[in-house]
Amino acid sequence: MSERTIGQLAAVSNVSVETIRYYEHQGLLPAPKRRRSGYRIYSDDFLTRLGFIRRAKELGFGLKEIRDLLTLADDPQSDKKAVKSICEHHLAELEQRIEDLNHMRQALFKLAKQCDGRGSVRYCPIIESLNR
Amino acid sequence: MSERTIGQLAAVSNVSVETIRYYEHQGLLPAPKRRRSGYRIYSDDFLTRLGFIRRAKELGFGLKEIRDLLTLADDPQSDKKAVKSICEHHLAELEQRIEDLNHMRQALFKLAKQCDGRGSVRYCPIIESLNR
DNA sequence: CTTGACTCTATAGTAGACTACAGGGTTATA
DNA sequence: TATAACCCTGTAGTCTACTATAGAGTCAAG
Repeated sequence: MSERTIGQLAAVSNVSVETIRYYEHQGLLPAPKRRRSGYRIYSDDFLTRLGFIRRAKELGFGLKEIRDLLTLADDPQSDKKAVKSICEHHLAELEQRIEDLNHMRQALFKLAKQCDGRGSVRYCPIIESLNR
Repeated sequence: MSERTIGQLAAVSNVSVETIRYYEHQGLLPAPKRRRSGYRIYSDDFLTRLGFIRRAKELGFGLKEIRDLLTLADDPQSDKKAVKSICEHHLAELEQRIEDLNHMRQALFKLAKQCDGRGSVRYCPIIESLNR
C-alpha cells in the first residue's frame, strides 16, 4: 500500500490528521497529490518525511529549524555545512538551556535541603530566602 | 517613600506596569489600595512581593506555582511541608527536563561529530540519520 | 489653566505547536 | 441507496507569560 488518504497516513505515522495538514501549511510537507474530489493522496515519501520530522523533534528542533533542514535535504545542491551549522546552533542552545536549568536545580536543591518540612511556615528557610 | 503609584513601583522593581497589573489579575499580588481617582497605591510590601516573584521565577517556577507558594507564605497557619512539597515537585520536573535535554544533546553531538561539513548534502550523515 | 505624562479598564495580539470546531462535500459499506 | 465515516477549508481556541492598544479619566508642572 503506497498511496494513502490523510487518515491512513495519520494512522501509520502516529501523527494526527490535523497535524499533518498543519505541517503542510507550515511548509514542512509539500502539497500532496489530490483526487478529483480534493482528497489528499500521500505516497510513501510522506511517511519518510514524517519520520524525519519526528526524529528532528526528538532532538529538540523547532518546526522552523526542521523546515530549514528539510529544505536543505531536498536540494542536493545545498551544502552540508549549512546542515551542520543548524545543528551546532541548536546544540549550543541546548547546552545553554541545560546550564540554566542546572543553575536552577542547584539553587533549588540547596534551598529544599535546608527545610525540614515540619511545622508552620513561619520560619521556613525557603520562604525566607525568596523574601530575602 | 513607602507609597508608590504603579509607574513608580514599576521603576523601582524593574517589572513593567502591565506586568504588575497582570500579576494582580492572576492573583499573585493582592488588590492594592486605591486613590479616590482609582489609581493604585502600593506600599513597600508589594516591592518585597515582586522580589519574591522574581526570585521564584529565577528558580524556574511558573506563575501558578508561585501563586501557591505566596498563598502558603501569606498564611502562617500553613505547613512547611506544603512548601517543601512544591519545591520537590519542581525539582523533579527540572531534573526531568535536564535529562531530556541531555539526551538530545548527546544524540545531536554524536550526529554533528559525524559530519565533516564539507561538500554537498548528498551523503550527509545527519540528514541520513534523520531519514533513517 | 493648559498640557503632557500618567493611570484606568477591557480587549486583542505574540510565540510555538498544535487542537477543535463549523459547515460543507465524498466514499465505502450494508 | 442510505448512511456512517471520512475528507475539505477556514477560523478559532489552547497554554504561558506577557505586551500592546484604544479610549477615557487624572495628576503635576509651568
